Amino acid sequence: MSKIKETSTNFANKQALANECLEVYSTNIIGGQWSLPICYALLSGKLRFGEIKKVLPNITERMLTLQLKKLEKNNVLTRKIYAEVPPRVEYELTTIGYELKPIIKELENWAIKHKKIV
Amino acid sequence: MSKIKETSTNFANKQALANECLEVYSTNIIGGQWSLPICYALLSGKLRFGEIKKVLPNITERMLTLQLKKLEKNNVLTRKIYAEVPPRVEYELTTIGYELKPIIKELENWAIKHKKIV
DNA sequence: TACGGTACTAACAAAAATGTAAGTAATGTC
DNA sequence: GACATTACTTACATTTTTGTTAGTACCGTA
Repeated sequence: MSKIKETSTNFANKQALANECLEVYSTNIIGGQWSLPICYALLSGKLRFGEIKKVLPNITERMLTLQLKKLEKNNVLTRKIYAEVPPRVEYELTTIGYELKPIIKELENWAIKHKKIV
Repeated sequence: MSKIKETSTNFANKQALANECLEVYSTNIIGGQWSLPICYALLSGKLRFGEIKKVLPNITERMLTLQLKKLEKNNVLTRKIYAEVPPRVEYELTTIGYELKPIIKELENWAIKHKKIV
């Protein structure tokens, strides 16, 4: 989410591909390095910022923030802020967010099969 | 496939994630910008280098080469060279390559659902 | 008044992915 | 001998993604 250059070839290619290939439309949304792990963690219910961090100990706060923002912008999850001090923010998958489950399932299945042959 | 730095934090993170999250194991393999479109094209049967290029008019020869190499290295497809001039090279999905189909299917399903809500 | 806790933000740096432009080999055809 | 064809390779440039480090605001508690 460092701002992207909307005049670049890469940007144009991504757009064009997403229009023609539905798979790419999806991977453009859930394709970041940490997106799927975050969604996976949230599949079992809403979590606070710090709780997600605990589940993914290697993620930096910056990356977590960026990916959460992107996912929120794409309606994959919602952000709920409580007016407390210290702050409390809860992240929860939307309906369509929960529907990532079959994708994750198939990715897992494939990984298992693939590991067998390597 | 510009050579990656095996001492980088990013490299370590990818490894660790792939070990803990099967989804990431898979996306590390099929995650490039052009990987899924290439595999999609090959789902209907083997194709020559130039034929893939026709299906994906915006891909550069460099990217196509790189992604094909990566996919081959990961046993997703095979490369068959014919000793002819001009050269002829055919790419074909392996068994596990063909098994990407359900993943692609679910990604497509999700894209359709997602488009409805946006 | 200093400190802890939470969820961030900002400036900068490094790495990774992608794109651009040009060139190569081999051989058959004109 | 020049040219076309095919599947690449190479050197370099740009863009995108990810990582590093150091902050910030708020308020209750010691």
